[in-house]
Amino acid sequence: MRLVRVALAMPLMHYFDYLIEPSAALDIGSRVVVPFGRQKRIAIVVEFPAQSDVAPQQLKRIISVLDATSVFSDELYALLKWSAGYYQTGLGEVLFQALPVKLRQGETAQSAVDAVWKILPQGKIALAQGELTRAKKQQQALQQLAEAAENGVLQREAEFSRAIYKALLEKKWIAEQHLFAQPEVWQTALQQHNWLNQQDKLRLNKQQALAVSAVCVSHGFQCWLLDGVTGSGKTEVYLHLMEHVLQQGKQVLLLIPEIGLTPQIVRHVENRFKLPIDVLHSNLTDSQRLLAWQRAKSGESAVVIGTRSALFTQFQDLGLIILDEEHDLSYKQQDSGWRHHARDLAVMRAKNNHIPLVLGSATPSLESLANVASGKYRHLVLNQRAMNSAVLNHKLLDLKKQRVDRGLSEQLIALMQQHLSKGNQVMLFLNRRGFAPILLCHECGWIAQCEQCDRPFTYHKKNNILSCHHCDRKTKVPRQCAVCGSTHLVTSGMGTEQLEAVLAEKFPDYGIARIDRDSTARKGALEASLAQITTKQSRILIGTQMLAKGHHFPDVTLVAMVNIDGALFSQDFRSEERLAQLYVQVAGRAGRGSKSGEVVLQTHFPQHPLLQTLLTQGYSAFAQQALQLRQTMGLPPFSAQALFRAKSKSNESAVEYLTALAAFFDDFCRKNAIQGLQLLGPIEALQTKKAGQYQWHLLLQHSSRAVLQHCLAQFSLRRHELNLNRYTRCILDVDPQDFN
DNA sequence: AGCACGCCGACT
DNA sequence: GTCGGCGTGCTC
Repeated sequence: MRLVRVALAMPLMHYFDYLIEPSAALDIGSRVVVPFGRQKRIAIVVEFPAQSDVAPQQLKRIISVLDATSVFSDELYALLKWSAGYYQTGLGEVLFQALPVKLRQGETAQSAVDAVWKILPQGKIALAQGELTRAKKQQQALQQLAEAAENGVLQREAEFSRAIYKALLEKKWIAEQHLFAQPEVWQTALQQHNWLNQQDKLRLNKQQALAVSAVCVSHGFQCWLLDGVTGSGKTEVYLHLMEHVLQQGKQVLLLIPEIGLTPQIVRHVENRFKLPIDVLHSNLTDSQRLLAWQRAKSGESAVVIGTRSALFTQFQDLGLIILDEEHDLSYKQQDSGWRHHARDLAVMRAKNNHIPLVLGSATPSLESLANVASGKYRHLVLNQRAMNSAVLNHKLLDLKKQRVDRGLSEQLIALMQQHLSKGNQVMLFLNRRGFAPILLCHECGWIAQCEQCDRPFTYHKKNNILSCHHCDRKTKVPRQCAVCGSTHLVTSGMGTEQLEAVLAEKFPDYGIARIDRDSTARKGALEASLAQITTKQSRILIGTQMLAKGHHFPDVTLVAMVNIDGALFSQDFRSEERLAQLYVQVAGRAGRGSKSGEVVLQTHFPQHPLLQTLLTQGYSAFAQQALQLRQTMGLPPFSAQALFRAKSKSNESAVEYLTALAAFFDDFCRKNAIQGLQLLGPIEALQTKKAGQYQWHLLLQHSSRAVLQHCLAQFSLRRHELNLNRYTRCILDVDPQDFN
């Protein structure tokens, strides 16, 4: 008997050992079915150990082997294994998350085009002995299969119904045999020249051409930051690069933040290349996903377009990875145990494959800009707007110095009037759903709060409910104050729902469209709103960040951010960066056509230095200044962080847990003479209480990523020695992107 | 993560 | 008297 070590889909840094007969064909990365407790589970082989720590009599035997060879390419397996170490996650969780759901459930990895039937020896015997006299059809089918076997023919037309074969299958006289498709080779189409839509191709300007040739000329791995302002033609650069790579018969992976919000780029690719393109969007069925996975792996797809998880697609011959909107937060997995960053993993994957990676953005993350400065990435700048768009004016409206009616300054109202009367559209951004973020008692100041989160409820007027935006709990609106019994309850603050009402009152002659999570919850509602905007039935558009992505509305000439103060003074050190990115994106919505546009920001703090730099000198100047600030503060990207997020029903146990962790790191550094590891906390999370659990954080920071990694790895090895309390759930977030 | 075992409240 | 709530502990 041979030992097999397997990983299971569990948040455990632990493997399990099983036995198998030595003759069985399987490899590291093969899926197997194992008995686990009293259940049957799918596991992935990670090792063939010489011996086991588990007593021999406790070892169970593997039930069956699903794959004779690994379901992962060597290159992908190496990436995932490295990633499990980097993010301190169990390998099982990582491997399973990187597989399509159907494969996690045990489906065949190869694409079976057809199932054919094959007669078994027992079947032949049964036939010879003349059984089945009472089942004519079954006998005929069996006879036919026997003849086919004799003639060495694999497949015979299935003339009989499935039920007939099923009956024979149940008697164990026949077996199902899968026929595997020979992959269609798209590369043959390259000779015919019509694979490329030449009419669609745009002429590149000098900068674009330079960018394309720089990438095409380079060899092996290189990470490029394509830093292009809105409208500078990043997409055309992508398409030219893809053409170059496809021409060589190699595949391309294009990652985008969210397909639903940016369907244009998919259309562009599909229009340009008459080659097999697979788009992995969120409403594919599991079977469709598996099919796409198989097609990419066998080399049948020329291009794969998808979101974060598409990074784990396998290829026959991958030649290029493009990751669009590289600054976008959605590339970081935030909710599962394996909190990976697709951008960072894409860098590793490109490196392992010796291919170029292009990161594109109009507002690159400070991390990527720092990598450019250090020479790790190479910079490609596109700062000419390819479209003849007019100049953009910006204004800061100081809320302190003027009359403000429910969040809207007189100046803003006047500006809106101006733009609307010229027949244009106006767009307002407010990052708060609902009618009002607070409902309070006018007599005593009591605030209606969610007991689960200790956060004020948001009042939704339309449904007349209170909703907690942290845990999604909903309750009825109270008639009375819970403390003094007064019925005089009032709202405070402003959400998009109220903004819509206020504007309807002030501008009764113009249609209003609101786009946020509430207004687009109904299926098709988003499309309907977008249609109203395009046909100009709606002239005033209100939305949260959702509205900022993708969509191009040529008649929008005024864009306003209704309140940016929250972002200027946030606990999160990345909030200014995010505000700047949102500002640029939002500004890109104004005046994209021939009309000149205007962007206004309402704030109580117009003097804020980063804000000033952003508005007067643009995003790159802002980024340089913000980077300097990060450097003096020792914050990322000038240090590496790891965040322990502890959750518990009581504050005490969470604090105790994190204190023990802090003590471990303290002790570990002292004993090993490691200097400069900063331990911040335990501190309460920004969202102290969520869904009835108290949340506390312990932040680790070190100027060297390698040192921090070393500390974390040692911690994982010795975690079990620490006797941590069981009342606390704690997850580790390496390179945290938010502190909620 | 699942799943079972186990110990306390509201029901035929 | 049971059904079922979720706390705790284990799975090679």
